[in-house]
Amino acid sequence: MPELPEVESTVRALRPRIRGQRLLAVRALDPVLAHVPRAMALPAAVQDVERRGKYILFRLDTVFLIVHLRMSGRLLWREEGAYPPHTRLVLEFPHGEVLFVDVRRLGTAEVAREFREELGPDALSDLSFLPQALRRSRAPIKVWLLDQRNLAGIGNIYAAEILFRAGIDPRRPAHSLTPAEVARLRAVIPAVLEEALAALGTTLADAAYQTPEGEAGDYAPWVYGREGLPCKVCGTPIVRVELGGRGTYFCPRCQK
DNA sequence: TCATCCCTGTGG
DNA sequence: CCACAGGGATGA
Repeated sequence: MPELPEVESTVRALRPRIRGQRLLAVRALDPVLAHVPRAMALPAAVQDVERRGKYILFRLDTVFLIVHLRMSGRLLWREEGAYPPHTRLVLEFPHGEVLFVDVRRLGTAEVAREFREELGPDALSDLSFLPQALRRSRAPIKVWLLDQRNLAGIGNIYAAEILFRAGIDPRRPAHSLTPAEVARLRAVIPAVLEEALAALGTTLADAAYQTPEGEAGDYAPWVYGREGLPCKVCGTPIVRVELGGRGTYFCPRCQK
């Protein structure tokens, strides 16, 4: 799921439910997460729920519980009922539970006194540094966008969507972008992410991302996952190539 | 900067 | 059965 729009949607749904509430207990249903409850002094009040890039931070009295959903993780809010398959961690509150569900078990949960990850500026923050930063990189622009040390929050889907909307070929070296292209990119990054956020993110057929309330995201990609299908703008078949080891989709006519 | 690996499920 | 999947750490 989980790029900025999905993670932010998750945080926004959870925050009003648990901010200020007492976390009573944490149960690890997956042995590899057994360290989590052991590292926490409970009960503890949740001061806030925050997003840093694609990380979710539960700010407790003295520590952070830091969750990364990776490929298949999601956080669900439950007031009653059985746990879904692949539930790994349960956070118990007086009025309900947060479930960390993760089919592929690549997601992580850590307890730490502070958040120490090398993340670049958030993709929804001020992007005025973009021209200077891009000038210094020979990486393909799509690979640059995916590197969380450059910009935090963009993943494979939205990198493709952003470059489509900016009309830029994902293979172009970052430093080769013209000032006009950089300006387009700067405008399109928040536009695409906000649009996806308004739709509660993207839910693809095979990966059941959902918000904590169980809703699917409605964002419909223009190019991601559409190899061979006609471009929604010009009808040219969407092309898939591999960049930085991951599938990369673009329209060879709209993106130069 | 790139390949490899983590893990499991699904679709071709 | 194999390829592939939205992420990221690691080691060469």
